[in-house]
Amino acid sequence: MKPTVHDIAAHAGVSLATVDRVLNGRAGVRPVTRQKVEAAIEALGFVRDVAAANLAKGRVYSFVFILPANDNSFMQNLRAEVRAAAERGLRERMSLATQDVPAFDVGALVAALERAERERPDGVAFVAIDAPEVRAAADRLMEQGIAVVTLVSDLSGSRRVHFAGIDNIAAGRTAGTLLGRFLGSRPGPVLPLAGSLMVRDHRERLEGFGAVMAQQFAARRILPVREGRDDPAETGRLVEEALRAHPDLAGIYSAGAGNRGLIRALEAQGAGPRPVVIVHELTGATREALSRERIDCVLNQDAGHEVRSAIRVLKAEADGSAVVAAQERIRIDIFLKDNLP
Amino acid sequence: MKPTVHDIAAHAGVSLATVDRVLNGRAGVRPVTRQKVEAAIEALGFVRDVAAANLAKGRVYSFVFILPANDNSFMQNLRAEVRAAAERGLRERMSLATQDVPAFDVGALVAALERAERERPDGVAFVAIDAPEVRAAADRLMEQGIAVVTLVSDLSGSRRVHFAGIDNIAAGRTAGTLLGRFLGSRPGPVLPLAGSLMVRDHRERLEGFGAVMAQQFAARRILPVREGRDDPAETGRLVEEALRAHPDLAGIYSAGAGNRGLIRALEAQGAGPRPVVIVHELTGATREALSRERIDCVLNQDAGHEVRSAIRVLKAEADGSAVVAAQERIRIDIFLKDNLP
DNA sequence: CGATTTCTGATTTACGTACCTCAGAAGTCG
DNA sequence: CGACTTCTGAGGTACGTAAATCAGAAATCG
Repeated sequence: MKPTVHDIAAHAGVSLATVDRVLNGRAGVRPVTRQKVEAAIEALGFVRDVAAANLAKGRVYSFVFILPANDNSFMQNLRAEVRAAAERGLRERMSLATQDVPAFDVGALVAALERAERERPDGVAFVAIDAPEVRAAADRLMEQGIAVVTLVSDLSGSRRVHFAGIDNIAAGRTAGTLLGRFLGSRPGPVLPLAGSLMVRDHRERLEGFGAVMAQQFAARRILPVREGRDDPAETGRLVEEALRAHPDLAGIYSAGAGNRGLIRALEAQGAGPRPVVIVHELTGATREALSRERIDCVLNQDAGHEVRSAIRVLKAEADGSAVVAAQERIRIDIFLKDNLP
Repeated sequence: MKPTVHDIAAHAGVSLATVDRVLNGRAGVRPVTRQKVEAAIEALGFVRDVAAANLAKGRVYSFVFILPANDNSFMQNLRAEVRAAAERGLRERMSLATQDVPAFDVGALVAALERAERERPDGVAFVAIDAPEVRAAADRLMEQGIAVVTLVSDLSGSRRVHFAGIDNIAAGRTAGTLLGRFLGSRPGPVLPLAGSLMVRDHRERLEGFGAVMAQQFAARRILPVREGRDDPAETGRLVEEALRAHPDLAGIYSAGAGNRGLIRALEAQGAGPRPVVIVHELTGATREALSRERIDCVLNQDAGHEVRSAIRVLKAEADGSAVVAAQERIRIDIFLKDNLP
């Protein structure tokens, strides 16, 4: 049978109250007595029953998620995952509130963080914009004892406890290696695409991509990066333009969103071998394109895992327990036609 | 505030005992009354507090893990993950027992399953050997109301509730596509290696691999599969032999373990370009070989995820709740030098 | 040394649910 | 209609921990 606080009290020859004080680090226990209790805990192998403790505390974890009101598939999916988690959270004395803010709007994000601060939740998770004002607002939350976790896009130099997202430099490097090796000796230039170079994740991906291309595939000509603003129409236009200007275009790496346009442009392409294409985020469109061999590889971050990881970290932070580090590393999923889920 | 059973009782105008009878499906409630209670539950959005419920029930989940006493890195890692989970489990009223059985021994595995059956745990997880006797033993457990989950290697045709492992055919196909594309137009044959073709996962991997090679890279010559019994020395010998017999060997796909031997043989290889190499399972040896560019790609299954997934599924099964299906799909991790964790 | 403050221990209540007992109400049957 | 069964309500205890209250012990101070 698992030992309880009563067993500890009996074994240490003290009262329940004293055990409680030791367990919860409250004052009013002589060092000698404290040691007796700690010895008993050690001897009996006592571990606190979190369920009972939370029940007694009447604790409800309250977390706020701040998400950009962006309508691309990935963000829609992310929001859906937060909703799903909120529903499951009810069962486990956890309440998740969501705030939507305009995308790429520093002022709005800071305002949302300040609003969250006033509600005094146990933790806040948000998709960061990498700006000093945002960093300041996040650090203010941390000072208030509110745990802060960044989601999908990180905030450099801040004191946030965790970043629930992928290593975008590694993702870009991976894309570079795969594209370079898939191309082999096939001649022709490569087109890098981004949503915007103002966003940290896109910038980092292209950075990693560029580094690998320069280092491992130096002979390959890399065209200047084009920015499609994560917009399908604009992205499609850019691809059509590139195909026209470079009939021998050998590869495309799309680090941002708006891939529906890219795929449409590829389908409209006439004869000749199509370029090798690597994109990010598994959505309805990219999944279909991959299975129909219109593109070659999709790098993906699992929004569900990111949300669940953020919650686990916030919860662990709230009750000062440890997390399984390996479980919280968000992996770069690499999907080929062959391992589509 | 979250509604409690008391609120439901008040709202439905019945007593607490009646609400309890409805919630726990006990007899002694008229259909009319039952409906009133259910309406109140619906109206107030009541969700049972699992922590309090488990506390009241004094429930302790008991699970048994049956693991092969195999000393390769992957299995060592798997055992370590189970131990770690057991330790964390203490906190959450869950007890994990472990049984070690000789590897590849059907009789021993069946005996272990029968031993587990006698202990009447809530669930059993085990690394299956795909044999009729094992299937029968597993189904017997299921009939006793003990949830059964297969781990790493599946059991065909059984009634197990879940398989916590990767899709090995897809893994093999992925390896095929990567190897074929990495090779490009480079001439030379490819050597497939396995631990043993008697094991289902290895067989399936080679099956997927062979299918893709035949379909997408028909011109490529595939040598006959060699079996290294997951033994480094034997595997090394096979590779040396192949390198001698085929100086133009272009690629190696190792679907099993014992990759230390493979790596040693590659390092001993003289001049000339080394073959493109894809192996399974990220271990100390394969990680180092990958980062030193002795091999090109590692396909991996995350043992920690598999163990945690198995536990989540067993627990959900034990209290009749649902799991997040997407969370329980074990992914095929693809590691290049660039995205090593 | 007595008064005060600081520690320490014992006891009790509460958290939300499960489950038990018992009494009495409502319904069913002959 | 009475005897019977089936429902239902009231009330209690239990689970393991948290936290409050109060009383008594020890230490500190003037």
